[in-house]
Amino acid sequence: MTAGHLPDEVRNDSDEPLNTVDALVQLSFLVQGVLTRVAAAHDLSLVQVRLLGILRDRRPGMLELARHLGLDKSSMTGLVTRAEKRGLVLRVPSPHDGRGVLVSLTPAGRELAEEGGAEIDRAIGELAQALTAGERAQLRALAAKLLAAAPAGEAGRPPVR
Amino acid sequence: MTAGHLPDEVRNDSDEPLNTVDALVQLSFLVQGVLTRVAAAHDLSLVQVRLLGILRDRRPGMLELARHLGLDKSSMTGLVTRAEKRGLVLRVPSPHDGRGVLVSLTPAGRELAEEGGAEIDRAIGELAQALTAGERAQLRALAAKLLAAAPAGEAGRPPVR
DNA sequence: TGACCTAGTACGTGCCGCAAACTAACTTCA
DNA sequence: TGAAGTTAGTTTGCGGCACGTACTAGGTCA
Repeated sequence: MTAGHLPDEVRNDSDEPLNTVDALVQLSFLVQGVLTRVAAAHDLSLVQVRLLGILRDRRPGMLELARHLGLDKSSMTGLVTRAEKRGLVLRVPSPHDGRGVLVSLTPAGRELAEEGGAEIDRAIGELAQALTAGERAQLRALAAKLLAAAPAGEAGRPPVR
Repeated sequence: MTAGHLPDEVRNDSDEPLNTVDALVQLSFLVQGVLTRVAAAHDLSLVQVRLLGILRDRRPGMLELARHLGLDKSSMTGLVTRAEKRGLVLRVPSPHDGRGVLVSLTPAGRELAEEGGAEIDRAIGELAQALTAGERAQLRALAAKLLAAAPAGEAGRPPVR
């Protein structure tokens, strides 16, 4: 049942109505698709965009970063290393902890982060234009409720694999 | 602006209200997270789950499959090959086209597909339990509207990269 | 000091995704 | 019929992402 609950395509040309599960799943693919496209337009992966996004307001250590992204710390090394090679990010030794490293944006990284962030706002916002103001308010309320219900341990982190 | 619009965490302990963009983005991460966890519980990747899902009702060729998944055809080869090695999927020569290959589920693959599908229904459905029946109806309507608005060429496919 | 813990890196593995080059089979059309 | 072009799929090479294990170096605490 639930014919398309695995979104073989995020299309709208099917005439059968969505059930709730399909609605959530397909919507998530739609949004992720937009995000991925925006990232790709700047030659970034989605993870990298998220990395930059975090670094806009913070200057965390590797481990903290890994926690935020839901990654293993060993995965962080590679992620940061690649970003560093591209000149987006800098590793600076922690002043308080000889082992520690703080990751911070380079000017180029910051620029990309701002730009990317704005473009995501634009792209998703454009999508949201399909809704009336009232509907958008509904959507916010529903999302808030769902997010609040997410059992943190169960689904509290972004996808990892 | 939009402090957490790149969801460094899909959490709910922030007290600031969501804007619409955040709502969509964070919701998408939440759902993808659930999907990914379910997949991982069966030692599958999300793509593999989607593959199995498609094959439940179809027996497509490689290219058609690639189109459904939004992948390059060369990516399909690897995906199907891995699935085949795990005994989930079978390549059968197309009766109508000497070049063609039809991909179909093995019994084991079908079982996994049914199981996974059911578990996704369960997991996402459980999430949706946070909403009242009326809210779920709202959600379906909103999702349908958003999906219908997706310009097919713009965001019409699942994430690729 | 020694025993432990913590932050980060290195290494090997595997999946995913792309692009370019290739083979084999089908189609078209003169 | 046969040459030209198209289509289905594989192969190869590359890079990003994610993991687990093992390791180093720096802290902590008794």
